[in-house]
Amino acid sequence: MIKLLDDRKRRILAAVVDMYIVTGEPVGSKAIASLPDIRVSPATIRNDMAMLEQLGFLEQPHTSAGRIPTYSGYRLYIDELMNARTLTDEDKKMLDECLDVDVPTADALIESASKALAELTNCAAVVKNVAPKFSVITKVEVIPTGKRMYVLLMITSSGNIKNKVCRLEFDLTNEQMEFFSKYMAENLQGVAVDELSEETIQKLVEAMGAYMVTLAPLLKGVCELADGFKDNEIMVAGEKNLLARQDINTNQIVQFLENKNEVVKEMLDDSFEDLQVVFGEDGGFVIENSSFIVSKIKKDGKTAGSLGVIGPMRLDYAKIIPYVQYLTERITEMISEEDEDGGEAPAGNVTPK
Amino acid sequence: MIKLLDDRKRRILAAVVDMYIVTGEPVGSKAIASLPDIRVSPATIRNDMAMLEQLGFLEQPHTSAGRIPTYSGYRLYIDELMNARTLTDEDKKMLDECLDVDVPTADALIESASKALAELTNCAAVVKNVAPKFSVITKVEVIPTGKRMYVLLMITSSGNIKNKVCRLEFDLTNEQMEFFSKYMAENLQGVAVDELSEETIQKLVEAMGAYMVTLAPLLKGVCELADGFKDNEIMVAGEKNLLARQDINTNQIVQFLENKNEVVKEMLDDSFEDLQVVFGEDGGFVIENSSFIVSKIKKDGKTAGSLGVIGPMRLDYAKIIPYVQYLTERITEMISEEDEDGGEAPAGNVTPK
DNA sequence: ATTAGCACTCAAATAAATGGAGTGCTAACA
DNA sequence: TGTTAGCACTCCATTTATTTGAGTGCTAAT
Repeated sequence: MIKLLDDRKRRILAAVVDMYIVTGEPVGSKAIASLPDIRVSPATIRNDMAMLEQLGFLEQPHTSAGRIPTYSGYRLYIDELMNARTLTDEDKKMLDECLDVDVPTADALIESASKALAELTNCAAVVKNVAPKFSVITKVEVIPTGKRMYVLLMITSSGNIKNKVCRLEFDLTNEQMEFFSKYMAENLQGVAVDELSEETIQKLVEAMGAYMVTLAPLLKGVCELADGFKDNEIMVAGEKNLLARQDINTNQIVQFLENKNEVVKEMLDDSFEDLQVVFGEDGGFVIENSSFIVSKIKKDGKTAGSLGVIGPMRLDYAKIIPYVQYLTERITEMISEEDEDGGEAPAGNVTPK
Repeated sequence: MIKLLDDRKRRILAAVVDMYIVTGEPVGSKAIASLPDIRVSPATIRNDMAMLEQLGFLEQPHTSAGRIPTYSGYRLYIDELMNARTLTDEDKKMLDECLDVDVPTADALIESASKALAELTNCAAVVKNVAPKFSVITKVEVIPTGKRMYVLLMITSSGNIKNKVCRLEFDLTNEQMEFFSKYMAENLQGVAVDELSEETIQKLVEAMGAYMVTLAPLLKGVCELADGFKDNEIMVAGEKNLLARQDINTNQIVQFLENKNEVVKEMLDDSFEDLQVVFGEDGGFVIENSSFIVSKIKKDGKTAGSLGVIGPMRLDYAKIIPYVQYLTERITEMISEEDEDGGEAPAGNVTPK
């Protein structure tokens, strides 16, 4: 089989991308020729570059400028050409330290990872949290806090907590509250957060009998809380690193941050194995000239969350990709370790009464 | 007493500021002369403007440009010259609608106000919330959620809730949890959030006797939660409105947002009556070329929180100041109404057991 | 005290000139 | 056939001149 690109052309393309990532300036034939592992003259390189341009891997901002990589150029570079850094023991140690082992929940763990990653790469880091896929409701409680004011509380087995203040029309009697607590314990405890649909709740409401009218607003609150858990939350750290760059449009960043949930979800729905690099081409991903490295966090073989970096196109992929990869692997390990160690959340009612 | 500025000079200064706020361009004598209430020639205006410049109220970007207001110019304008808009009934109705009456807590109320204000003014809105000054602890609870995992929950009379996940060294026995609940109820229920000092907690720890070793980590958690309530939180809405403007430095905005707690606190500590306008001069307030309108929300005659707008220097003060003023007044009213209506939070233990 | 008139200033916009990095092509070479 | 030196050419970026016009300050007249 004849290779589309011979070895020299590949080396040249790699060199162009490497240099462009560092300098941000179009790269000319002379600069390439001065590299030690390229032993041909600028003229030869020019010929090859013209070819690479024809094939769509490079482009010229204008006639008398050097070349810069196209999206396909970057793609080929990432997939085949770059030599990804092998992490040294120090690298690994440093990354391990970023994962705060003392943190109590998986969500907090990946959040700490994202902050570290943002710092480390000087980019924005994005995480989609793990919780909803693997957690069940442990507890639903209603607590009075004032006249006609009640706090509704929902806790899941993954240690996540959400609450909501409800103002009711009437004060609840002790009997009513007791009923509600019991009712919730019987019907929701152990239910997977994923499975809590509108209909489930609707059925519960209907089955409440005499209490229906009084307690319906509370159930509506429960429903909202559950919804809150179902939306897997996208969190972004280090937005300022993006805002500080002037090769990325501020408005597009702001817009992205406002719609991060939808945008990121869309990108993550794409089927890909473990790690993927998405470019901010026109279309799906709205930040022009940006690049998004995402990696999947797994649990029991299923995708549980993701961790990624958003930065400019000219990112130090050779360094950052291994970083993301390693962090993801470690988190994946830590999450399953936790399971071996702790087992499931207690299923019965373990509250002190 | 001889006025420093005669009436005409005051009118001219007001006109310059008015026009500059609208156009953002230096204002020349001709433009002023064309106004209906100025009945002198450009030459006269030039003389007056030269005088206003000497007095430090105006300045010229360069010799052959019009004048723009200095900080003192703005100050005089705001304090004496501008004619603040009187709110029409429609204005008031519109603003009233911004205050979501259905919202259960005072904090949520001012938060909704801030969002509306940001939208309305196309600036960033800042609020310092009310809670800590006037709330007492209603409830501290510990809830098991997994092996050696416990959720610590604290609720205040203002309806604010905070929680924290603790991982302990050992599982608690039912007896221990019961003790802890009782102990908390006896010692912390009804305590003002403000008064919860390190020492209070320290004393509690010491008085725990046999349980001390086991439960100390939980108490540490309680302490952290209380701290969380004590810091009055600064919330900013509409940051994007600032980021979108290119007359304000992006980095300074980001820096401000990162340190908002300290910066804003410093500004609010200043003694002022009800409403204050602070300029982003070098020194305290870090965003150059910006202006901060703050107003105090009161309760029982004491300052309870604040509401404000951060925007560029050239802000429509005549409109926005009345807005802020009105919203603050309404919130102040609503907060005290709430008290008449609801009274204090129930003091005893009202949880269904 | 006010104003018309005029010379003057200076930023911003437009145009012209220069320099240089980088290319493509051609012809010579191994 | 693949590689390379040489050269003409292109085009951006930078500098330098030129023009324009808004706005001023000053003076002398009202």
